[in-house]
Amino acid sequence: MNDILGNQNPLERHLGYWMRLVSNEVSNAFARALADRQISVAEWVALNHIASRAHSTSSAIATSIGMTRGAVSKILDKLESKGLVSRVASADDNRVQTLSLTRDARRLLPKLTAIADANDDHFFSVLDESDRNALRALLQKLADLHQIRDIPIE
Amino acid sequence: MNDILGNQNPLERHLGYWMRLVSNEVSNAFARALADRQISVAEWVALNHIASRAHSTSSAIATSIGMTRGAVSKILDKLESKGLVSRVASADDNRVQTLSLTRDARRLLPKLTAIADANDDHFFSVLDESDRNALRALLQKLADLHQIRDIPIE
DNA sequence: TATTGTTATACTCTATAACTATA
DNA sequence: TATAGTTATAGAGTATAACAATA
Repeated sequence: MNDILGNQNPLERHLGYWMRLVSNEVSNAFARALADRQISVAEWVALNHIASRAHSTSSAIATSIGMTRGAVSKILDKLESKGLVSRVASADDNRVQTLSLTRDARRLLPKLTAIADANDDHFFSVLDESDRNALRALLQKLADLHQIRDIPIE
Repeated sequence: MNDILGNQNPLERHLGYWMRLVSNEVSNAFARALADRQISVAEWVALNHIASRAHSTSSAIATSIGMTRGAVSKILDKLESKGLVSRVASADDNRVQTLSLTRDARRLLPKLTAIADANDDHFFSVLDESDRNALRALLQKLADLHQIRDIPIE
């Protein structure tokens, strides 16, 4: 249906338009699902960052997701106030705070991962496996060729 | 490089992650290019809406891009203050305002279109034509199957 | 001097909902 | 009553830049 007019609409000529259209749908659905648990996408990304490495720090997260240290500080404030993250001054360097997940967060994270899996599955299972593989290959190729690094938040 | 670890990162397992990563890169680059002309993406979409139909109205734009009438009203305020859009009360129904582009806007729009074309080209020309066609087909298939309608702004 | 992290401030974007005026 | 559009208000999210503590 979308191309029944031959993409006459000037916007629809662009691949970037279709990328955005589809990407927004998946991401917004995920953001809504997370919001039911009072978690923002930025918080979800931060939790994953902390979970997946031994000594996560505020600066490392900022670099990784391409946000300022100030913004990350606020995200960590929220996670701490929800009892999900604790900040402990590093023994090596007193300026540095080592971040870790609380017991509650370790219990919560698998549920959030299940939500993410379900969201992705719901959206992409309408394609067969070869289409999904083709899409993944094309997206990774673009990411590689343009050397995209920041983990997407928005 | 991105999959050298076999996508061990829990986020990277999701196709939605790669969609977002790539989509943000294209969209942010476009937003920055528009910003050089003091135009937001929402304004660009509104300008195109008005340009591509005879009697565009505020409500129609709101429906089309999935924003509230209040938000669209502000976007039109900005476009009007920039001398790009004029609002004229409809003869048929005095509640309705017919929107039209000013002479300045008609001069500007082709330049903005060129910026959009260049941005899309820069990003996707790293793929060969068959890859681009495949990507377009996959994205349109997803948009069709999920009946996505709103023109993406964010 | 440089770096880690926090904070004060401001800005952009958008929603909600009350409002005016027409119909 | 319903609709088109505006406006007042509020909230989320993020950047900038100054700051304190530490290296």
